[in-house]
Amino acid sequence: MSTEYYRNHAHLLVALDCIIFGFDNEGLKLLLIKRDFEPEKGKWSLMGGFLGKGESLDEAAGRILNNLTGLQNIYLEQLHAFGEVERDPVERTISVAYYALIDVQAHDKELVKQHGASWFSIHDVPELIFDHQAMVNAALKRLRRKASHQPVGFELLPEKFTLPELQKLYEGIYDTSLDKRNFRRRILSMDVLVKTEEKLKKYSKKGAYLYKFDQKKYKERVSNGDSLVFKPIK
Amino acid sequence: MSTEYYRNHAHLLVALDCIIFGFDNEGLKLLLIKRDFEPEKGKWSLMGGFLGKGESLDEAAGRILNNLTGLQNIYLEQLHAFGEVERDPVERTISVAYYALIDVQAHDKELVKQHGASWFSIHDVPELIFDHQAMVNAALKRLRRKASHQPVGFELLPEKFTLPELQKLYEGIYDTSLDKRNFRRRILSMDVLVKTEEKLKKYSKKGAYLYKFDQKKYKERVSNGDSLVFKPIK
DNA sequence: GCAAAAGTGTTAGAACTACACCCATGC
DNA sequence: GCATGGGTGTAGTTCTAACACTTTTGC
Repeated sequence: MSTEYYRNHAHLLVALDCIIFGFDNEGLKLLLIKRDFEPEKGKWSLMGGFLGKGESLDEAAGRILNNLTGLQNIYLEQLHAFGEVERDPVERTISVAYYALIDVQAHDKELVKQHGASWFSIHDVPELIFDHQAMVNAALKRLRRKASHQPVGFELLPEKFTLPELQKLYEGIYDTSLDKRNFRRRILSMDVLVKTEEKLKKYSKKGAYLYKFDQKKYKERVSNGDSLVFKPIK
Repeated sequence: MSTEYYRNHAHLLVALDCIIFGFDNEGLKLLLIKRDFEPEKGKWSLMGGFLGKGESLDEAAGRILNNLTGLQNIYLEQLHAFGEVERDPVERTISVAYYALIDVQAHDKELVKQHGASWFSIHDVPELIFDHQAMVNAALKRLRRKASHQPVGFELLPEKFTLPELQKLYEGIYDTSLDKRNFRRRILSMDVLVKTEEKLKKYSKKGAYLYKFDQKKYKERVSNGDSLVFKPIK
């Protein structure tokens, strides 16, 4: 009886697509692959695949990303479910999009390259298949909004980072430049970053202190209803 | 060839669930129905149903809400796709949740009642089926966040409303009380509300001016990157 | 010793909070 | 004429934005 009710409805494919933003000291990038099956074989595409029977949406997104790029243990956040009837020309498919932000350097660039994936500047994205451009636009919008409320969404940050790096990242996300002193004051006044004793000398002789995100403090702050607003400023 | 690739993947049910928040001058409410099929028949549930072949997710959500409550032309916003493997005990189903905020009075209360739907205070929600409580929690969180950036998300507002009504709504959403003068100043300083000449005398003898949302100005504001932050204040 | 990036304070203007009284109307 | 909710202003404080020089180090 109950089962019948369920059976009378359409069963369809559920896809997952991953939008991976990367940052390095040159700006915001987007990871794409050449699609290796029809239709649109050979065109640039987000990392996508289909949901399997025994996995949740979150799990499937992680698996697909790993299969296609070798990337592992990436924090993926759900963006939106895309469900226009004609979005996939082969067969009715709904796609749940996920996005992430990663440090380009901190992940094995070779591995990613071996999988046929490439980084593109966010200002220079090639034509994408299906509705993938709309997905990227939505993800960028979301990333910006998220960055204005937390230090970029701590789940999206590497474990340790310097303030100049973080500033470059913000400048990439908002496509603007920021005042160093004001940036520091504001980001530190959120009081969720912890200074370590280590310095990173990658970008300068002097070196910049590495900071960690204080997850415990952050969660306290949020459960107290604090807002942690960070508006992009000139 | 391509079609085969598609066929080798699981096809499954896609459900939609609608979280309808209502406001009147007593606070925030939630609309629920008694589920009329197994499993969990007779328990309280969100308005849910399955995606049909020829309709987009957005369309299906609207149709389902209309079928179950008689409500029409409600602006539904997508919340999140819920996809845990065991979330529906009968069969693997993913559910895309939508939410809306409506004026309880402005919609036909009788019609809704005839459909077996009831309003519950947000402080007094009965036990819900499946993962519906998690959906409600997520929707409330989202509504609060949204309200802090726009006058509640203009799509969710009725066409005309008074400032005292809007204030009551905010107080319901944030479950707090606000200073009348500060509230007015802040909401008006966003400069997206337009005063009309009409007064609403429903709640007082003097009557309060009705305002409209200025969609054009709002879009300009957003595309200029303005942030329109509204922090809840004591 | 110099080039290159990291780090640090101050001040003027804007925004925020707290707070109390008059207004218009229907009865 | 009075009860009820609608509407208005100000002052003290906090936050924001604009701005320039010193420090450290590798070469």
